[in-house]
Amino acid sequence: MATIHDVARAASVAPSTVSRHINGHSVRQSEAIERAIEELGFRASASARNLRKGSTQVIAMIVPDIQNPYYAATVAGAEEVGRENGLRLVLCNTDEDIELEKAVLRDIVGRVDGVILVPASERSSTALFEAPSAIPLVLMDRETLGPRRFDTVTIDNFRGGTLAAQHLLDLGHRDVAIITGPLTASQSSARERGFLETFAAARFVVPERFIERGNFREDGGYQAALNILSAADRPSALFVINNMMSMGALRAIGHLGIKVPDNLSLLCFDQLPCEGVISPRISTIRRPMQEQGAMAMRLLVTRLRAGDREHEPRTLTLPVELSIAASTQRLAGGGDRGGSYTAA
Amino acid sequence: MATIHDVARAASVAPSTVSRHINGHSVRQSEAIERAIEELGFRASASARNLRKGSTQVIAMIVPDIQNPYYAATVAGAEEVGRENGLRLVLCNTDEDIELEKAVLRDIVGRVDGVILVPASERSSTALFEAPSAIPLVLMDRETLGPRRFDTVTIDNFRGGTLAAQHLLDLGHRDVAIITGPLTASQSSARERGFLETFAAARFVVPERFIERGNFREDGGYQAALNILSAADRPSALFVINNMMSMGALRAIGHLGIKVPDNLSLLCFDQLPCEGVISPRISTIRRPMQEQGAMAMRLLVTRLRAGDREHEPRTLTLPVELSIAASTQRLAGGGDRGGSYTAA
DNA sequence: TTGAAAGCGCTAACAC
DNA sequence: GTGTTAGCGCTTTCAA
Repeated sequence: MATIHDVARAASVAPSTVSRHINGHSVRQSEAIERAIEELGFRASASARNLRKGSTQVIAMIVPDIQNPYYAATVAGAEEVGRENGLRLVLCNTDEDIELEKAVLRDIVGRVDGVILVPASERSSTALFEAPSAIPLVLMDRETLGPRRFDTVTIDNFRGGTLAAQHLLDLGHRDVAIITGPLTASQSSARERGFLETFAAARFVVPERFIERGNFREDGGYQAALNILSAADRPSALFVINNMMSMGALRAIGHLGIKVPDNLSLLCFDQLPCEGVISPRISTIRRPMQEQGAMAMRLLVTRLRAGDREHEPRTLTLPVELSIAASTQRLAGGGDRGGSYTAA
Repeated sequence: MATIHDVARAASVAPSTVSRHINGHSVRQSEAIERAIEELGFRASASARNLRKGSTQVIAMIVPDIQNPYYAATVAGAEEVGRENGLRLVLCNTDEDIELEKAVLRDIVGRVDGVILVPASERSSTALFEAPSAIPLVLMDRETLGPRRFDTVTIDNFRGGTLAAQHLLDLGHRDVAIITGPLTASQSSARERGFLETFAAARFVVPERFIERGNFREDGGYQAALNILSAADRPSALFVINNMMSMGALRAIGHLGIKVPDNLSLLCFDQLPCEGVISPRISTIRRPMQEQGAMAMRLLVTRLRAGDREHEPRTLTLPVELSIAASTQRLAGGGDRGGSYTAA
């Protein structure tokens, strides 16, 4: 591999001149240098440059599940903003595994200028980023326990749960079930709280047997839905807290031969991979996906540019909205107990 | 950030001893060193180590579309094999854009020890990997023009097309359409050739208006299907050459109110994101996904370990199979012209 | 086993 | 605008 010295010799200049040329400074012998670079197939060593400059122009994004289209979309958003700012994005997967996450973080720190992390758990370790000299970290989608030490882009998860509950209440549903995530996941517990508290406020308690916890993945949603829906007394509505588990729930619903929305109203969180393809269309709680990734990258860029490692952490909370489709239906003969929510 | 020198001083040894310790050599003062590392929060600089050793233990996987679950699955396979071999995987997206791909490659070379590339096009530039001193490259899923210079993991795309055509012929379909990819994509053109040639061999020619080219993405499939299916004379069967375009085609089919399989038999390539959730189930051509990524990583590991940059490139071709479901149906009243393929 | 010293390839003073 | 020089943090001879 040719080095900057080889180029310098071939072009009869000093190495530093070559360096200046590659870095965009104007130089007299630029043509000769260019020619030498071409002929020798010279590529500046990233390691050497990183070592010298102490920066890489690369950002790592670390997500718990690349196969989830939601994260794929946020990645696209982050990538675009990164590109506009001359930053390359690399992606790492943690598989919702806190140990693997730790290993990935240890490995990646020192190779990148900043990290966007979707923590695998509330207990994810962010210790590597706490030293004043550490590279900046932005949390996305989920939060960690304790005081907020990092810039965070989240959505209004609690309100998402509230909107879901309110919609089902409006339709007269009283016996509702929820498929939620592990207790250690901040985003799903906020959605769950919003949901349950809204029902509680309307004086309806969701019984334990109608609360199932899945692993955020298709199979978890399938199993959870099977548990809830194969019992003798079924709920009249089901809220599923993320997209992949919703896919599993849909599969279970198909297996059991349950008709949506006639026998069951179904409300999901996030756009589903099958959207546009299945009928009835699914009612969902939605949030900006690309935008969330884009925002995370913007926060990171700000830290990087300003070098303001000291300013206090910022938190952006993006809005959620309810998208009503055909999968949620007024409960036949049920609305009579309706409280202030129902118009009827 | 603490350096190896700081640790050395704190532990009253030489920097080289600390280095040996971190690299697993046995050292007398290991406890004191360990303590110093802990106290100082020392993390070895990846850049410095890379520069010195000339290796990073990181592999880059470069795919045209992270949002495609097929690639997500291959990534999972590659990641697992990488982990078993002490290699970390980072992922980059090229968005099917050959220019972006070029930029990504330029940027990534020098930061990683090897690359698994799904070329955005047959004309993708692999020049960076052709020098004898270059890092190893493994091509996956698609190939590039010219002689095979790199290890390649592909599937039997031609046979995939053949299987598809034969299945439709068996069912008595004669007027069939195909939604395929750009002419510059090796894998889709092989599938396309397999399909068209099988029909030609049975003396049926697929007319130009029944051959649409999409961009491999949902919107491309939607548009293509709309073009084909909104004409007055529709085909009795449609073959879509990849999963995302299949999703678009399904959406178009829904919009047009076409009933599958009664009014149209539908055959797709690859598992669909909506699988398990829609009915009728879709007949598909399938291939090992995780396994394909795993194989690519294995080839890379072999190159890396052996240092055998000189051995001739190996090509692995994984099998495809036809999975028959409810979306393809015998053509009512059509089978009479059937040749040797049909049992009826 | 250990320490001293050289150097991986690059960039950034500094003096001209 | 250019050459000289020092050094980023680590690993690896070499000699002890």
